[in-house]
Amino acid sequence: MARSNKSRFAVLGILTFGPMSGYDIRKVFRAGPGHFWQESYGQIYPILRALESEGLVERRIEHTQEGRPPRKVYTLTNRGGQALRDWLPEPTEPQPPRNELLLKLFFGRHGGPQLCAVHVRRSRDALRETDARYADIEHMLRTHCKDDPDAVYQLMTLRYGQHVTKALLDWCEESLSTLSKSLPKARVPSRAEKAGVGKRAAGRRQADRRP
Amino acid sequence: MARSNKSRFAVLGILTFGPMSGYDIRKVFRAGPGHFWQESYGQIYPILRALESEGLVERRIEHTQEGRPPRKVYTLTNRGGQALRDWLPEPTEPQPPRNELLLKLFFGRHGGPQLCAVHVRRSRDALRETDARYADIEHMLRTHCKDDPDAVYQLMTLRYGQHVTKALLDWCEESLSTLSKSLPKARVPSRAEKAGVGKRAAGRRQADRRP
DNA sequence: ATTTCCATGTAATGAGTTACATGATTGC
DNA sequence: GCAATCATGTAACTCATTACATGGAAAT
Repeated sequence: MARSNKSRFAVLGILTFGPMSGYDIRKVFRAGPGHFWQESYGQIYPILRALESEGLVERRIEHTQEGRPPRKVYTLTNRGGQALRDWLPEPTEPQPPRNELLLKLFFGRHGGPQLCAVHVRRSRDALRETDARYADIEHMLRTHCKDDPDAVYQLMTLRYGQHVTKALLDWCEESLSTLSKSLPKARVPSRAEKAGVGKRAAGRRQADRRP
Repeated sequence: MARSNKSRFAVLGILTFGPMSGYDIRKVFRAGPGHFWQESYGQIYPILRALESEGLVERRIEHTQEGRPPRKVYTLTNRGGQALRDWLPEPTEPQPPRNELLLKLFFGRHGGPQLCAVHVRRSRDALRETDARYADIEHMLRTHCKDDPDAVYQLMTLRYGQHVTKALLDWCEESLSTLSKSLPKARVPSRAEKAGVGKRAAGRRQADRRP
């Protein structure tokens, strides 16, 4: 069976901020909950149709300029708001985690510590940027949006990201330190490189199975 | 276009631990990188076929007992090992994040602080269990698997999880504190409840759009 | 008695992204 | 002149889970 469709509620939720077009919704996703949730056009437009046919949103057509598609502005209906409030108390189901960085580090022996360090450093750089963006958003939420009753909640989701980011920056340092200590040894044998034989594979040893 | 298939390499990587059946591979996924990567049978079996047809793994059939399916044990070939090593240096592409908890908190005003607190507490409980499991794994890695050359790398991925878990536990406490402060006020108006009118939707106020 | 484990695999279903099509306007 | 923005939408495609089918043995 399918895991219940959360995208519907994400769209519904965005519409609590006010009437919007599908195009706008996508922009709000990027600007707001972008670090923990996003939707593409391929999702948004069909979902809006479905929501309208169920009476959860209402569509109004705005004829803007000739020669280009008319804006279709969607408004949350009372039933739509109720659907959102009905969904909110539902327990969250954890999404299956997939972390490519960790996957690569898990098999890191076959690339060696230096390569792992490259990945970790890249990750660290990205985290620093994220951290900076978070700081901007925090500033905005604490100053410009002080009156907004949503701000408290949005700040909470931001704090989540900030906590995680700080923790991961610590982890990066720790890992880089670990990796630098195991630098020369513990490298998986790669005779091919040394001999400069190009494509020939190096001898592969077989570890025994874990319990 | 498709984002390159990481599952293939996940399977390839597991096979560096030794020859295994598809069934085994799934078990190893659960026991090992389970907190950041998993694969289902529906992925594993077709992938093994594909890998075999590409010469990256070799299949050997073990006739165990009559009346039940024969074990098919897969072994990494040299080319398979090479494919893995070719993939390892590739930069990781970040997966689009999806966090249902944060999505609900983001729209938390419509459920109120008490409801948000319920979600956070649930999350905290789950994190504590995770933390405990991590401690077990850490103990195992530091004692029983000391000789294993993979242990260093696996420990790194574990530390990642531990850092995140600790950070999120902190965040939970912080958030619960915030929520308890905004307990009585800041509740979105819900006249329907008070009047006991059941399904009639409460008046919904329209916040203005965020930039 | 009933569940879990072993062990394979397929079919149905769904979630979600990306690329394309269209075409005027605004900014660099 | 070139790219981005506005604004809609669809079709093709990938990724992945889940349920089903089979059926004996061992564990609780």
